[in-house]
Amino acid sequence: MPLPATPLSCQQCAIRHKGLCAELTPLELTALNAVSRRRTFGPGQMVVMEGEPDVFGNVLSGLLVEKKSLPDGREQIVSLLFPSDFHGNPRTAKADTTIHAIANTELCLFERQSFERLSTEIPTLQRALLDRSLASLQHARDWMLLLGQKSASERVATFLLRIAERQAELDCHHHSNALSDGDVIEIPITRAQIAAYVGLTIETVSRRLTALRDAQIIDLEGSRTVRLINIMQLRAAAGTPPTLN
Amino acid sequence: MPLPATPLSCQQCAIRHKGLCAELTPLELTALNAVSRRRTFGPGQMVVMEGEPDVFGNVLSGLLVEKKSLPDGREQIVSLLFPSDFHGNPRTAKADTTIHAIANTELCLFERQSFERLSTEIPTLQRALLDRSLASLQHARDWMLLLGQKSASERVATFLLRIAERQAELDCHHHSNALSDGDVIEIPITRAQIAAYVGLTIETVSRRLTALRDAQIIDLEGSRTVRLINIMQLRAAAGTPPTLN
DNA sequence: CGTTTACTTGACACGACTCAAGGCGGGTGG
DNA sequence: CCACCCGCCTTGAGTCGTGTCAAGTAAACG
Repeated sequence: MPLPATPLSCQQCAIRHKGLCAELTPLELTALNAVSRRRTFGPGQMVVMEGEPDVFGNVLSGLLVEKKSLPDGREQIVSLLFPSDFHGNPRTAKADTTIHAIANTELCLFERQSFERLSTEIPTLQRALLDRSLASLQHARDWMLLLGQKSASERVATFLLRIAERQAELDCHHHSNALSDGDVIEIPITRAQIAAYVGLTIETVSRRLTALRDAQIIDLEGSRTVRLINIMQLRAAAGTPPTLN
Repeated sequence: MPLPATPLSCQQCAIRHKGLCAELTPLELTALNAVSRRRTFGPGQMVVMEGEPDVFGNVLSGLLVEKKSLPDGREQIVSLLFPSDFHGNPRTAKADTTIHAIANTELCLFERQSFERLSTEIPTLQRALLDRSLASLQHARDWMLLLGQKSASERVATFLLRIAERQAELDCHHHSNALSDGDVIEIPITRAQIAAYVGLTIETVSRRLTALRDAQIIDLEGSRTVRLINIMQLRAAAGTPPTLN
């Protein structure tokens, strides 16, 4: 009688210990793995479109942006999806956001019917899903505070801190995930995307970044590379709260 | 051997067929009811405060506003909680929003430990919770689009439509819940709260409302009462998407 | 009644947007 | 290898929408 073994593809999975799957037993993982498939997307490629049939799963590597649009073309980015993030809605047929790949991105997607069945059989899975959607909700609300109340400088500073924190999380091989002065971060998106994320124009984002540089709070080493010179001041410039802990 | 009967207090519950509980069997409902308590709050009273121990449950009657704040006092309302809405986070100890009662409000609150246990035993409950949090997430993202991209007029128009739709839902005794020209809606909150919800100032909200009146799109019959004269134009003024269906 | 709170309206200021030009960098083809 | 091109980004000048400040009105309350 064989011991339940973790599926090979899961053992080798980059997000084995961070994704939804981290919380499952080998047996459960085997069942889930059986209804998953991997797909890769290149930069700029669309993963799902608002109003079209939804697709859901984990991000294994790369980066996705999730956005909502107005009929006249204005767009708001509502989320950046990093490795180990879950995307899409298993409980609804139509996507309510459009998702694009920014970099080469590998996804672990689930088959809807089977996933639905498994999630009723595996309480842990359902609970993990709930935890993730509540975390997304918290992020969305933090961002509502930003979009509704913060000034341009505060938005840009908050954005930088958020990226820095996400990247510190990802690079936690040597699990000291706290930010410290001098850290260098790589901005994974264009100015236009930053603008669509923080609700400003490209030009304003650019100007606020140079203002932060002039104030000796950050350093711009190439347009995508930022050195955090004074994190305390950066937090102050951000208006503090979002993920202050 | 007695048939499992719906608890009396649930039978009489105003949101019996709309809340979380609507999806449960009488047996499950009995178990859930056993770990619930009712509490009422008067206008202006605080229900929970950001950072303090969270409390969660259903709104039975009245109205709550849920908001996030910046250290300097700026506030963003992230949600209005109508009867049958679920509030709070069963999966986390500390609240991440502050909740106030706007009107006399009755809540059906659950005891954390017991609820957690029940939700692992009753998949339906867990699933209902997931559905609700995903719906909240959708709303939050619609609102991010509003806060990040829409003009003042669009925000105010969108707000009116949202209130109208919520109220049509509530008054669906004669389940024709579609909006129609001439409908009168009651704005349940002050101008200051509208402003904090749509990310504007009181004055701008006031001005955009009178502009909508001058454009013959709405009529203001007292500051809290609005007659929708031309819903098509109101939708156009709102930039359409949020709950366009 | 008088007082308070909520709302509206006006005049003005300022922050972010718009429009436009110019620089930087990476890729392609001559 | 250099010249060119094309996105991406920065910077500037001017406009416009929304915020700010300040009255003034209307409605709610004791």
